[in-house]
Amino acid sequence: MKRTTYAGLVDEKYLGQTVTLTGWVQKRRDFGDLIFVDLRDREGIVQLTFNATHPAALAVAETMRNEFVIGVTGTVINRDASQINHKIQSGKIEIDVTEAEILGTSKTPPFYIEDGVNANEELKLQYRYLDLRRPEMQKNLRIRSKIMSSAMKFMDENDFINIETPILAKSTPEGARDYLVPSRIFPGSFYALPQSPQLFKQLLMGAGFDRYFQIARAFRDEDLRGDRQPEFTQMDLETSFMSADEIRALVNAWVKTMMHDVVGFELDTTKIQTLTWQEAMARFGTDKPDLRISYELKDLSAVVADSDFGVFANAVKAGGVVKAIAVPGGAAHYSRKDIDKLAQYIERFGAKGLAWLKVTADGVSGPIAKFFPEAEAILAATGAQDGDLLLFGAGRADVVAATLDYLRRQTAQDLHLIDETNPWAFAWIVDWPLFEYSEEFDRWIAAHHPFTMPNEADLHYLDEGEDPHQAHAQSYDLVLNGYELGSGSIRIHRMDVQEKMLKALGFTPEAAHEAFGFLLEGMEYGFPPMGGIALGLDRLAMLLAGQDNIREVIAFPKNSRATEPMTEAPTRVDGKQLNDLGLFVPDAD
RNA sequence: GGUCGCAUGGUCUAGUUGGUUAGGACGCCUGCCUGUCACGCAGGAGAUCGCGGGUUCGAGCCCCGCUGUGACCGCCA
Repeated sequence: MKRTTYAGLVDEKYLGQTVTLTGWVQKRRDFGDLIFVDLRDREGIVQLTFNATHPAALAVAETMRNEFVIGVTGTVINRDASQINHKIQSGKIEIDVTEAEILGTSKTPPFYIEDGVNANEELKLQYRYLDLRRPEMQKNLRIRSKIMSSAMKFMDENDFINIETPILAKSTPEGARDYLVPSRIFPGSFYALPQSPQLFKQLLMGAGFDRYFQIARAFRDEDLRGDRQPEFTQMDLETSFMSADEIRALVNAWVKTMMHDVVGFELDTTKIQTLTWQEAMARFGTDKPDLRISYELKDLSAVVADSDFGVFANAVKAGGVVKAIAVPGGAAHYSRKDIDKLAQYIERFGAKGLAWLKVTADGVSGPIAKFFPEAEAILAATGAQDGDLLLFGAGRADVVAATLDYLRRQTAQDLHLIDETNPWAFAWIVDWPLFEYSEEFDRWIAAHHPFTMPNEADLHYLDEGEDPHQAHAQSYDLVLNGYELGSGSIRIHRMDVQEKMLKALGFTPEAAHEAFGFLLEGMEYGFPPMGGIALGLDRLAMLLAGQDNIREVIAFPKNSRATEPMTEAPTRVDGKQLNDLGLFVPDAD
């Protein structure tokens, strides 16, 4: 029995033809001497009919159950007008089956295979191969596949060379926690899985390949989120002799092609905004703003510094800020109880409470309205209109930013204020701080990574006695709809600058040599100016597939505790394996 | 590491102030049915209420601990 086409592709064009189809039983509807079976394959569903004209086939159909794998041969026939099913592509026709065969039986599945299935995540991951049968999951993984093809094609056409880099690599300090792989030959020594191919791609530029790209797997042993998995896929590229502007233009060109290829969207790259990091933080409270939301953070520190409302005045006095968003039409939508809920949520960002005002035709109302009898200054500064809800953040700048960023996104979602006419709001965030202060390590650490080129004018901040915090970097992030899609920079290609950078990070020359000696040495042999970017392919696929969790575009993802319920990885290993590796685990078998 | 949720037949869930024969829907099994596509009809099976402890005459329900799981904060160069 040889398949002639996909079940989901059979339509009116096949009328009168004999077809052979294979697939899974989606549903059987049994009327005794008439049985309907919905046959599903990767392309969709078609209805099979079995009747007493072909008793052998009918007898087989009687034994069919959900998720049995079957093969059938039959004639494509028209349905009466009254029997057309508009819900499926093949709804105008059906297959009058003459021969049927069961190719594989199935136990009753633990959950019904359909979109919108309401089984819990753990169960779906445990039976991932069943969950993946759902049309939505099939669609998601095909979108991902298309993104990859698009990248391969574009990069090839633009003379990029696809080069693989090691998965068994060297642990380097800075950055995320490494996944380690013990060496059998050198007991006590470990490979690290790469957090990114960063150093290798820089060395490839040193080797003269000029344009490298790779669809690369990267590994970071940190806690998971809806948009973070311990292993993820990057569209990684690096170029020589290109400026940051040129690299962004190149990425824009790929994004435009990719959006066309994958979702048929014609992206106008001239409309992609470029914001400095500082501007993004000031206007949106985040380094990955969702530009589909029109309202922004407004700084009221000066306006309320001398107000009678102690919370605001004291926040400013203590060196903090007071900012607000004006949620259009929010006054009617949010009850006091709703606002209390928001207030409770933002405690996790360190906010002590949530001050709010409802804007009315003749001023403002709410518990703190009495402190602002003349609200004109606030209304003017925020641009708030009658019916708006003003939500305030007061205190440390970072807390206010995190709070109002969250409130901006949440209120936009609640009130459907996300601009549908601009479905794909790409943005570049540029001019990042070169360093950030780590409270954990009590020192300055690289904001991006230790190989990021400072702005030329800022180079002196790396010198002894200067404040590294002042330095900004030639780095850039690509943001889409509030998600960081990718991060890149111009790299340091000069030994002297790299040494200064490492020194500013607190490396002694010896420590620097031990960690990155191969790179530092390479720089002494004629390294070109270089820069690149890595784009998170999983997040991109998630957004293009309209999903809100990265798991939905990864065939076999980990759950939120970094385990994989289907294989149960990670698992314990036996003592012999540990022995071979020279490892001792205290309570091992 | 922390915070907040959740855990009841295969699945999704209801379960009042602590006293129920632990209810429903879907699924499953048997039978009937020639136009269904959420097929229908009749019947049936299926639950240590996540685990352990406590309070109580009595716990699915209250308390404590644990486990699993989800979201978030920290973390993610």
